[in-house]
Parts: sequence; structure tokens; C-alpha cells
Amino acid sequence: MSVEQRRPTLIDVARLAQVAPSTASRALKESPRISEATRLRVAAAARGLGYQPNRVAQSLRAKTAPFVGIVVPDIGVTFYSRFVKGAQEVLQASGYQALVMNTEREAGHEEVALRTLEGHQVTGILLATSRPKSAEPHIPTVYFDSLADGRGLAQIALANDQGMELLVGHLAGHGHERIAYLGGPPIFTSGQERLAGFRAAAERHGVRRHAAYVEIADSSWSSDSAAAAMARLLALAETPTAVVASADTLAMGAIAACRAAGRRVPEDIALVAFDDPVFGPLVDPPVTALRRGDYELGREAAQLLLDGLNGEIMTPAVRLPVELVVRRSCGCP
Amino acid sequence: MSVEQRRPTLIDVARLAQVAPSTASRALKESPRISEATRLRVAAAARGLGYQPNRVAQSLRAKTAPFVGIVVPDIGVTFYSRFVKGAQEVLQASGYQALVMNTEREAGHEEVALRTLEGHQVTGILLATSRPKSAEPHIPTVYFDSLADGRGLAQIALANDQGMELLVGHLAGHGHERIAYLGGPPIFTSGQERLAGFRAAAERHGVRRHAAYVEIADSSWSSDSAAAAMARLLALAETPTAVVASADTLAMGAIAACRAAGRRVPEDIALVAFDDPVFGPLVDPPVTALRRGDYELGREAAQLLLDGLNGEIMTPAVRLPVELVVRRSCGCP
DNA sequence: GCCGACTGCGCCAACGTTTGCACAGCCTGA
DNA sequence: TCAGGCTGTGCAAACGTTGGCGCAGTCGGC
Repeated sequence: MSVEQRRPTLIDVARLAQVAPSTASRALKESPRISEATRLRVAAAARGLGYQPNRVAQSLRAKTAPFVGIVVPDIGVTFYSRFVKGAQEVLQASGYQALVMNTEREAGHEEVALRTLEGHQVTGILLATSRPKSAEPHIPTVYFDSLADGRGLAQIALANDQGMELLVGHLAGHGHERIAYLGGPPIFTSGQERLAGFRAAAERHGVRRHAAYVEIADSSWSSDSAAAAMARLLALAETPTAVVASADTLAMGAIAACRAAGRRVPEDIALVAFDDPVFGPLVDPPVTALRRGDYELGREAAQLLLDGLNGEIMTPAVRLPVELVVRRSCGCP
Repeated sequence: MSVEQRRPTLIDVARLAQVAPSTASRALKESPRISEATRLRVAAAARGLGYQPNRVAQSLRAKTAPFVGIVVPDIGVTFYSRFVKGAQEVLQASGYQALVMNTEREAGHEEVALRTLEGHQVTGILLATSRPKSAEPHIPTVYFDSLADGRGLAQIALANDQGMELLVGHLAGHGHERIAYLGGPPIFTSGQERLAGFRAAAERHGVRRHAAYVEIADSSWSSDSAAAAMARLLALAETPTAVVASADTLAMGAIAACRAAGRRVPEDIALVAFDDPVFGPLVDPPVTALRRGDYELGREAAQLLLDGLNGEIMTPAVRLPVELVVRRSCGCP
């Protein structure tokens, strides 16, 4: 009466094909020194039983699982979900599964995530959360957005300073002299680089420096917290004439804050953003922003890891360029 | 000279603590019949060595891995990435890791994904891709957006017809009589339900039926393809006065198409959408849409799976309500 | 003072797969 | 005729963990 619910194992296949398990294994693996007749018999048996190799057993024997951990701050954010998707594409093509972990931007979670991944014997890690000096995992790792030092197998990041130069240069080229920076807390390397890049670019373009012109939203990177920060900028006696938002969500919050305060963008205050927002061309006003190639970033990072696993890393530190997309929010004609 | 790179195993811990491996295992598991002294000795040894249990070996022995597969059409889409995040939250709290697979909306990929997950001995599956009749996995599965029949452990879906009633009712209440439907190809159950729900609601509200008033974008569900479909609607001799878009990306494409054609929304043509778009309040015009609770959906689905694994499914088919958020695009005052 | 119960621990098998090694049969060449 | 090589297959160990079972020692009750 009881139906055999157990999934068929290699032993079952071997028994059906009248060979030893080791022979069955070799036959399925296309290894040499197996006669054609046996190979066919085993293949038929496997097909007949609907045999699927047990990856867990394979991993145990191989002492490494076909997994790559991807650690991101928040997969609910469009950029990271695209990053993950891009990475998944190239990883799957090489037989790896992605194990995605969210850190919620908390150091403790990152620590737990890395240890969990180690416990699962992952082959490699893509670490996109990049606190400057978290404990280094004992597993081949590609760092995203953290070129701090020579950690891991390789590092990849956006050209944060090139981006800031593009944004600030564009605004300065249109005569803006009071330019503010609206960013998230600079706990990640990219945040630090963007703020530093902003300052350097401002200096280069002779933009007046003003301590109050750097506003930091809270660690949620949410539009709401950016709106609050923007409101503080608007409350200044001498308000800036332009704002550089270091992320798309922040730019959206800034627009909302301007509307609430009755300031028009770009007529009263110009706005540019580092990240190109989803539906950016359709918001009012369309946002001038830097385009990033989210998927490419993930693909590139994954490829870097795969290369590294094969010992073929050529460039251990890659910078991906960004591109300025001019729309209406900067006040261009 | 050679550094011991091998990660410490339970055997190492046992050796250091001068006990048998089985004793070490029990000591770490807080199982009874272990003296307090031994427990402490083992714990100290484990800590000293930085021992991390090998999950692969545990899984092999347990014949099931602490993984839950999550199969989605496209994690690059905001809704699914949030769904995944919500699910991950509750799964991790119960010690499961999420194994996310993209199907790219292709049946073949779904098949491969399911077999891969089985190979990895996952404990359960959240299937959010829901073709009406794909092969059923042999693993406890919660279906999202597919209440077709009594498959799997449980099913969860949005209240698609309630949503359509809200949208069509709202438009009809404002006097619209020529209402068009702009959807993606109805290959998934939710797409079919929305189209059917639209038709039923239109009938109920006495909206004139017109074959040309149903336009289907291509399977990419992209804004661009929606724009093309919208352009076809605008080219009609008697254009509709209102459009119901069955997804946020489609609504965005529709707005873009209207702009390109010089039609104003909502003055010339009203627009409502099933999904609340990211940054929806900021697009021009702000879109009247249904809000879904993306994260909650994922959380709920995961909880349903966990309950099912414990044999405590109360309601095998859950419908999550949606909520109408009225903004400007529908032409309300 | 003896028997039974209980406590604390070790032995061993098992999970499913892979692979080094051994071995049997056959063929070739001297 | 026999050594040596080649071909095809099987045996067994190993990966790290767990849990059933058994065993030695102690303790308590009669």
C-alpha cells in the first residue's frame, strides 16, 4: 500500500542497470573507461527512475557546494535586486546557485550572513555591503563598492569621483555657486567616496564651501528621511541653488520636500542625482542623473569571482564608469 | 610552514575537548544526558577553534537542507524583489535560507529551477511563477498567484477581481463609459484573473464592451511594449476615455505614450493601475492605483509554508485584499 | 549487600556520492 | 607460452554529522 516516496539514488540506478554504484557514477559523468553499452544502460536506468543527483551528497564529498553567496544591504532596493539578477545570470551559467542575504545595513547581520555562508560551504562570495573593515571571510570574495585596500579576490566599484565630477561640473557649468550635497550616512565606502568626490569636485570648480550645505539623511536611505534633510536645507537663510542627491531615493524625497515647501524644481532649485531612478523620465520633473548599468555591475562582479576561482584575475580592482543623463531637473534648457 | 587551512570539524572539537564526536555533537545541541562539565568543555573547545557546523553534512544526514526555494519570474522587478525580501525575513527567523531562482517567465526555466531545487534537497518551495499546469514538484510548495486547483500545500494570491472592481467601479462612478484594459499576456493565472475581473466588473457597471478595448503588451511586461500597445488604443477612431493598466510598468508606458501623442492625463484620458508604482506619487501625473503590501505578501507566503511544514495549515487558499489609492491620474478633483 | 534504575559517555552505522586502487579478462608481441 | 599492457568494472574509504544502542559506573531503596 505504501508508495515508495524516497527519491531514487545512484544506488537505485546502479541496481537497475546491474552495475556497481561507482560504475554508475562514472557512466553518468561521461568519464572514460566505461563501455558504451554500460553507459547507455545506466543512462536508461537513470532516465527511467527520474534520477536527480543529490547535490548535498556531492557537496559533502567535494567539500564545497555549488553556491555563491551574495550579500547585499537590501534586496528590496531596485539597484541591488538588479545587481543580484545580473550576478545570478552569469553564476547559473557556470552551474552555481546564488544564496542571497540581506544585511539591512547592519554590521551584525553582515557578520552572521558571512558565517552562515561559510557553514554552507559556499564556493565564493559577492560582498556588496562593504563596511571598510569587517572581518574578512575565509572564502574567495569579490568586494563591491569597497576599494579600500587589497582585500579579497578582487574589488569592483562605481567611479564615484568621476560621477561627482560629472554632476558638480554640470551644475557649475550652468553658473551654480551654492551647491548642496544630500547623502546617506557615509558608513559604506561608496558613501564616503561620493561625499569626498563631491567636495573635491566642488573645490575644482570653485564652488563656495559651506558647512551647512552637506545634509545627511538617516540610515534607512528612505525618501522620507531625505525629505526631512531637504527641508533643513530649504530652511537655511541662504538656501543652495542646486542640490546633488547621492542616491535616487534621496532625490525623490528631495523633490517631495520641495513641493511641500512650494519651491519649484528646477526653477527655484536645481536637482541632480547619482543614481538613475526607476521611472526617472516620468517623474515631475524628469531627473538629471547618472546611469549605472545595474545588471552589468552584477554580471561583472560575478565574472570577476569566476575568473578568480580559476586563478585568472587580471585586474583586481575595477571601476565602472557612469554616464550623465541630462533631463529637466537640473534646469538645462 | 604550511598553515592549517582546513576549517575545524566537530572531530577537532571533540579531540580538543577529549570526548567522542557524538558527545560533542550532543553537547553543542543542548541535548540532555550530558554533564554540565562536559558541555562547558565542548563549548569552550568549539569557541576556541572557531567551529562552525558543516551544514552540508548536517543536511546529508537529515536528508533535507535548511533551504527554501523561491521561484519568481524576475527579481529585477520591484514587486518580486520585495516579495522575496518579505519571505526571507520570516524564513531566516526559522533558520531557513532562501534560494532564489528567476524563470524569466519561461516555462522551461521554471522546470529546470524546480528540478535544481529538488536536487538541493530544499525543505519547501515558494512558487511565484504559477503557470496553470506545470509539473508539480515533490516538495511542499506554496503557490503564489495561482489558485487554480488544490495544488501544493497552500495557495496565496491577490484579490484580483476585487481589485478590478475597485478600479472599474471608480472610473464608472466618474461617468466613464469607454474603458480600455491594458495588460500583459495572460499566461499567468493572475493575468487571466485580472482580465476576467475587468470584464466582469465592466459588465456589472454597464460599461460598453468593445473588442478593441483590450490591448495586450508583450511578454516582457516592459514600459516600452506597453507604450506601443497604448499607442494602438490612441489610434482608434473612437478612443477610450479611460484605461486600466494591469501593472505599474504598463501604466508608466501608457503615460509615456500619451505624452508622445500629445494627450493629457487625466484631462484627455484617465488612467488607473493595478500595482502601485515605485515613486508613484511623484510621477506626472501621480497615478491612482491599487496598493498591495508587497512585503506582507512574501511574509504571508513564507508563513504559510512554515505552517504547512508543521502540518498546521488552516486556510489552504488565501486572498490578500488590495486598497485603492486615489491620486490625480484618474481625473478626480 | 544486592538489584534495578539512572547518568554520562563512546561505538558504529548511515546519509549519497566520488575516486584511488585492485583485479579480471583480453590482446599483443616477442 | 608468457610477460606486460590495456580495458572495463568493483571494492571500499572518505566527506562531517547524528542518533540508536550498549556499557560502565554510581546511587538509592529494600
